[in-house]
Amino acid sequence: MYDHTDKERLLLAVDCIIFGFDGEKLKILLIKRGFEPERGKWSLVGGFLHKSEVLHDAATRILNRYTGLDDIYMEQVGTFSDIDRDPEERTVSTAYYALINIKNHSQKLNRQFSAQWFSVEEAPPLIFDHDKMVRHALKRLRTKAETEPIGFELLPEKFTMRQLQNLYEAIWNVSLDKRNFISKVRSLDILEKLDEKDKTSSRKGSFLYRFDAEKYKTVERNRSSLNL
Amino acid sequence: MYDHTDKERLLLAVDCIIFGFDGEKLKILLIKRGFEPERGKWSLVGGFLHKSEVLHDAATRILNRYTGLDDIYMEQVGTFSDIDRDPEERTVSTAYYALINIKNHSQKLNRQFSAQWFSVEEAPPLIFDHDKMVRHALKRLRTKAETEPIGFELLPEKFTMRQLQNLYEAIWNVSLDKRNFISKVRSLDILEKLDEKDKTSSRKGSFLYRFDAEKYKTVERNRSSLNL
DNA sequence: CCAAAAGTGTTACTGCTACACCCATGT
DNA sequence: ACATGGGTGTAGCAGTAACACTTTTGG
Repeated sequence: MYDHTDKERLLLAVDCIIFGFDGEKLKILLIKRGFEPERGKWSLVGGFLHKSEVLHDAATRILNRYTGLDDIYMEQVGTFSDIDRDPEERTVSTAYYALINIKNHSQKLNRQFSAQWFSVEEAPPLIFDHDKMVRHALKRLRTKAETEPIGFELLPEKFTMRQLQNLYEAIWNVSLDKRNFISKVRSLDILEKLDEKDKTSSRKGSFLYRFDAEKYKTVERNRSSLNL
Repeated sequence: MYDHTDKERLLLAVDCIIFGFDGEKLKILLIKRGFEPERGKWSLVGGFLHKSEVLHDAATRILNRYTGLDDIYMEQVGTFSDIDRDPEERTVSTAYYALINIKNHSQKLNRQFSAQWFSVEEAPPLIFDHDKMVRHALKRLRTKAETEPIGFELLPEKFTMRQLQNLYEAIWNVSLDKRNFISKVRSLDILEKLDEKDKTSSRKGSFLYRFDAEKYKTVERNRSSLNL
């Protein structure tokens, strides 16, 4: 009943859209390919699915290879199957996006892989269908950020309200009113206010906050909840 | 730089979660497998990706094979890659969900494939990881229905307000107030009220409506828009 | 004392929720 | 005449949007 005549064994690749935040803009990590095909062009980091490996593990492995990081938030974006997306051989690719704290990312690895951070709007054209993958990932990130507290993955453990606001402004490409933003965040009751201040950005200094995952779990929320 | 040692050519399957609505409950179409492996068990409809075929086309082909329908709303849900999900051979599967008008679906094909509609809550256990696929698809459908007018795909062209409300109650498994529902729908300004009445469900008869895709396009909407 | 960023409250408006009665019709 | 489902409006409430001034402190 399955029709086996035409079925084809093919390569399954995994490509990662790695998002970071530098305090100003939402960025993605790209590498300048040092190998064929398309040597010298910019691309997402990627690799092939191994035997005895599930997709999520492959994405984690690839992310670790290029960033040295573990325990990173990742989500599957989708699977892209254009016939000639890879000129070498029929290859289908599943895209994942990852949210990392840009500060944790080593310069050494960046040099090793000719990797570079680009702001989402100013990124160069990418190989294959990677631009499409980035667009989809960005859309998913924006949607997800409306209902889940994933923004904190992009910030250091301790952050100021201003940083948090800048982050959401960057994710949605909007500008928000600082009073409304703060009162909304406070009403969610998912942050712990610390006694420390960050003095780097002003003479007065601004209080640091920390995301409290325990509080988040216990607070009751309705269907469309976060809506920062 | 890509590590080619371990990469593996594998089969890529496509499985379809076919949603329908009978006026009461949200349903999915399942087939009783007439072939090995797992002959006699219930499963989603599926098949393998062909050479020179993109995933979306494969999903469309499979849907057509089992329902005879064309031009159907489909959306990719995700790709499932558990190592032993298929006992025969390493197979990764991309799931799509489809929304069809249950009335358009032929009894003949149902007999041919031993297919049957089950309400989402009362479906039997499925083979492989198909239960997981259904859960994911349902989640996606629920989210999507909050912001996009996809419910109409599940209804006949002309429908009553009551049918529309029943549909959304079934999708989200909630009960809604009929006055609030109607005024919310009206405020969206995406329906055309017809002069016809449907007399099957009451003596008085209830007006029929039609989704107006043109209106939908022109009406301006904000970020979180439909929220029926 | 001044520049620069932090921090804070109130009001108007919009949209959502809750709620109950009359209408039209076929039998 | 009555049973059945269809159709309608309003008032309270909650959450959002708009808006400007005071505080702190290093130089």
